[in-house]
Amino acid sequence: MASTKYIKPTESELEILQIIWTKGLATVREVHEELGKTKDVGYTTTLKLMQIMHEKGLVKRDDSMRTHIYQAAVNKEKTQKHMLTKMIDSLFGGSPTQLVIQALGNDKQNMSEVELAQIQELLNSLKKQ
Amino acid sequence: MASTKYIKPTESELEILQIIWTKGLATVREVHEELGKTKDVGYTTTLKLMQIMHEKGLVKRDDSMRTHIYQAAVNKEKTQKHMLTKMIDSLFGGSPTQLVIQALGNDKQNMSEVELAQIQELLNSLKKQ
DNA sequence: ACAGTCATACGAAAAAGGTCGTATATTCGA
DNA sequence: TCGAATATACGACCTTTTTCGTATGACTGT
Repeated sequence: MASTKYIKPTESELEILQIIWTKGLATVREVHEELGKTKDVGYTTTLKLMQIMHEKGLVKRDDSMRTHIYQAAVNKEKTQKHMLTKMIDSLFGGSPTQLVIQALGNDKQNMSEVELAQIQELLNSLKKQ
Repeated sequence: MASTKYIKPTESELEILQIIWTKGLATVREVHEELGKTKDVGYTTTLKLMQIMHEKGLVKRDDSMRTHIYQAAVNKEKTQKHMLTKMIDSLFGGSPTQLVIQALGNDKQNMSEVELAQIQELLNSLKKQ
């Protein structure tokens, strides 16, 4: 049973993962620059965070060059699912439906036709079973 | 503008809130017993946590008797909404739709007719706008 | 009445997360 | 070639969160 224990990313790590997931490959500087758009921390802070993420196995890196190149080592969808499950358990009494209802109700203004159709489609496929 | 600043409950506080929301009223011992079903901490730990939550204003209490009686001071739905929004931002690129899709896709097995209908209804009301 | 049980209060410390300063090495450009 | 810029490594520190030991007072049953 070589089960790799699931590692829960922290808040900050999640922010960084987001960026890396989008970029695919990224250097510390790139991540830090992107991060800088929303928060304001020193470069070495970002560096340290990414080093820790590497130790934890959240990211992989190519350190064959001076400037290391990072990429995600954890799957985006899997991570989303994990966090979602945890939240459903801890906040919605284990009912995904309740969460969905809250999330939908949350966003009356912004949800587009396309998105609604997307959800409808998924809903249909669930009903058929 | 007597705006009460929103206080973000910590993980542990959320577990406790969840219990209190369910029970309505609860003593430390009751909460601790309930908590004991899933985790294993000392009684005074639970007590301290609840005292801190009281200081923060997350819970109210009646301390007119030796055994204090606690109840939630924050609204369940509001808290859910807050946490959800945060998660959508930090993990789903700001798209509630993506979260909903993940959440729905998560649970093919357990979702009942009733729940599906519930979601459908909500979806309809969103479409009409 | 009094030993045992059960309650809160409180302080301290461990654990976790985040921040940054400084050291050191490499690269780049004038 | 040499100083500025840029990269990583690493240690220290601060804050927040979580944990628990101990003190103290009240209640309970015999």
